[in-house]
Amino acid sequence: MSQPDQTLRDEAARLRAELDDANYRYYVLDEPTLTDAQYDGKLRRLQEIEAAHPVLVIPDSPTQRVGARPAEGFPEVEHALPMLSLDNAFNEAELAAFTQRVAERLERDADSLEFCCEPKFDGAAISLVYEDGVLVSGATRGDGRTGEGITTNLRTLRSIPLKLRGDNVPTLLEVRGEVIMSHSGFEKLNDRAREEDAKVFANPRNAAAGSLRQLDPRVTATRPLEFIAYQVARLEPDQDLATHSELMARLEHLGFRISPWLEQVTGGQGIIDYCRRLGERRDRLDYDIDGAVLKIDELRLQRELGFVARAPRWAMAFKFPAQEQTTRLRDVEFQVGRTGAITPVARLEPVAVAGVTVANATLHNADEIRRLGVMIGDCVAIRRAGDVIPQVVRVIEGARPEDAREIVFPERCPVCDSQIERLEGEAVARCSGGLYCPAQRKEALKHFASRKAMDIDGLGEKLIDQLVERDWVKTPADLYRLRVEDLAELPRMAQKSAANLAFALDHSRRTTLARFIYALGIREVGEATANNLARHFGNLSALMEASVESLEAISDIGPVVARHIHTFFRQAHNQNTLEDLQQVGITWDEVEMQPRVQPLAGQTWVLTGTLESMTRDEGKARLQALGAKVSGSVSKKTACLVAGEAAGSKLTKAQELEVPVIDEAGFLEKLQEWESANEEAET
DNA sequence: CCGCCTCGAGGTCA
DNA sequence: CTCGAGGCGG
Repeated sequence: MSQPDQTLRDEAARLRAELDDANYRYYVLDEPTLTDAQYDGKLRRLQEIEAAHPVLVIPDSPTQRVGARPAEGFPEVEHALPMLSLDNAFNEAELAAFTQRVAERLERDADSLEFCCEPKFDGAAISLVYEDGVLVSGATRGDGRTGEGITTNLRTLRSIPLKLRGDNVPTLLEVRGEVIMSHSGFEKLNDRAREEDAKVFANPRNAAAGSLRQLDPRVTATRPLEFIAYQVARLEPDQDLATHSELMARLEHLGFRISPWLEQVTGGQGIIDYCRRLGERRDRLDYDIDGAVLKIDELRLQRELGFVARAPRWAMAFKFPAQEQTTRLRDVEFQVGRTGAITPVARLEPVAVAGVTVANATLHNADEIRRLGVMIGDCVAIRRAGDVIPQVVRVIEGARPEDAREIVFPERCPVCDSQIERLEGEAVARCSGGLYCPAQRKEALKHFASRKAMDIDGLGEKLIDQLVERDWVKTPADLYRLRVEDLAELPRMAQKSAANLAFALDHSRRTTLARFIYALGIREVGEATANNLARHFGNLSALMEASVESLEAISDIGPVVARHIHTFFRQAHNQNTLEDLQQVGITWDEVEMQPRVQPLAGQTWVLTGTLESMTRDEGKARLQALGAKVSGSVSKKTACLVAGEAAGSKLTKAQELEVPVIDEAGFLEKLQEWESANEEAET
């Protein structure tokens, strides 16, 4: 193949610059400079050159926005810094409380604090990483810690720069923001879908999120997606920027689109005014927003405030009041859960609320029905609470039809006809049928098979329904006694599916004690408690024989949970099932379950000063893993004070109270010693 | 709770 | 082509 001459190289470079610039002006500044035809012409010319001379193709070329090959799946991507959620404020009082809290913590006047305010777009949160100015990775939020790598899909968004603009680009930049679809883009997309008789999307948010999960980036490329940057997670070098607003301005220069209506305001009233103004223009916007985000503008103050659990203390999300719709209550059904809990579910005339069709809503319990004073046939107000769960808010006065019927809370289980019991002081009523009740049995089996329990692949709800209805399966142990020939008789189950299920069952036999305990579905014993129990007892028989007192002695297990566990193992039918399960070959490694060494159990430690080798939080976590409590202040009960560099009053106080003090070197030495003892125990 | 995507498999029809 | 399961995200 011939080498491209210099003129051609220059032309390719020029075309790339022009196309990048046109993208930026169109998608970021909203000031188109080229017509579509001009843009396409230049793009095609660049494609020709690159096709003829593949050496000229570079990853950040505008022609590379559409990755050719569909992916096989999305890789896991760990976020260098977790993507946190924000605390929510639902009214102005809660906003005021936020300002107050922040002001007090900073020991500042609330009226003088500067905030940076922006709309909260309703889309899908993502994170982008640029190294030496080039986009190298893009991922979804996921659980905040790890997300899905969707880089090739994100490359197709023309508002995401493939390389940063300008000179002086940072060596490392991680940008967070929202991928959204405008109302107009959404309408156009659905019009197109209707013409082609394809599926139409329910709302812009789902269309955006769905588009990102396409395996074929060429499909994503046809979707009108936009990216709006709202946060800098990492920036190196940090360029001496003092405020969040300055960071946003910097992002804009680097080629990102930032939130329109980004404003700096002062004081609590400034925030409230901003939220009001945004609320007023909300309906006229071409984008779905569900509130505003308020951030302390000064980065120094953000650092001072730090984080609490899963959210920064320096930011708050203001949520607009949830949209309400009215519809008719057709009927109420009573569902039976895994523990027998009876839940009344409202069957509603389907109604569109905030972009989705709602046909069901939980009424929680009898008290809630009484509180609402609702009857079947009533017109009711529905809203989607806390983002998602549909809720019956109230009955619409004066709209009750003649034939409205009272909602009668049943006295007998609608599934198995056992007595329904409601304990003194409890809101929930329960079917007393236990595992005699097919509904409870189904739920228990579903739980047993679920991913975090025995992880039986392919054993879903419908299949369990059939197995229970035919009485083929009464206890989890029966699952392992099913015969492939019988399974193959079931509808939608032929040889292949039956064999797959048999394989999955077989595969699930080897598990861990923690999973097994969790799978049993003991009330109030979730994943975390099951883990605790497994670690503490190391084997099943010790757990089965444990007294209530010895259970209560375990951290995080209180009297109620201890009693549930104890009762579970005293019941004859549970004992039989456990025996059966072991008989059908459920096994786990005993060795793995050695109890952890907790040399610091019962001790309270305090950290002060700056540690060189780790953050304060990390030190705290490591101490806690060894059983210590970590507190913020020194008292005579303090077991030991770790004094880092520039320790202050805590050190003085410890000396006064004659509390033992160690320095960082001593601390590290001790940590190593204790932690290595644990590693030995665990392997 | 709801919507979306993907996959494997079953069923139907030519 | 349709269904069930599984996974993700808000």
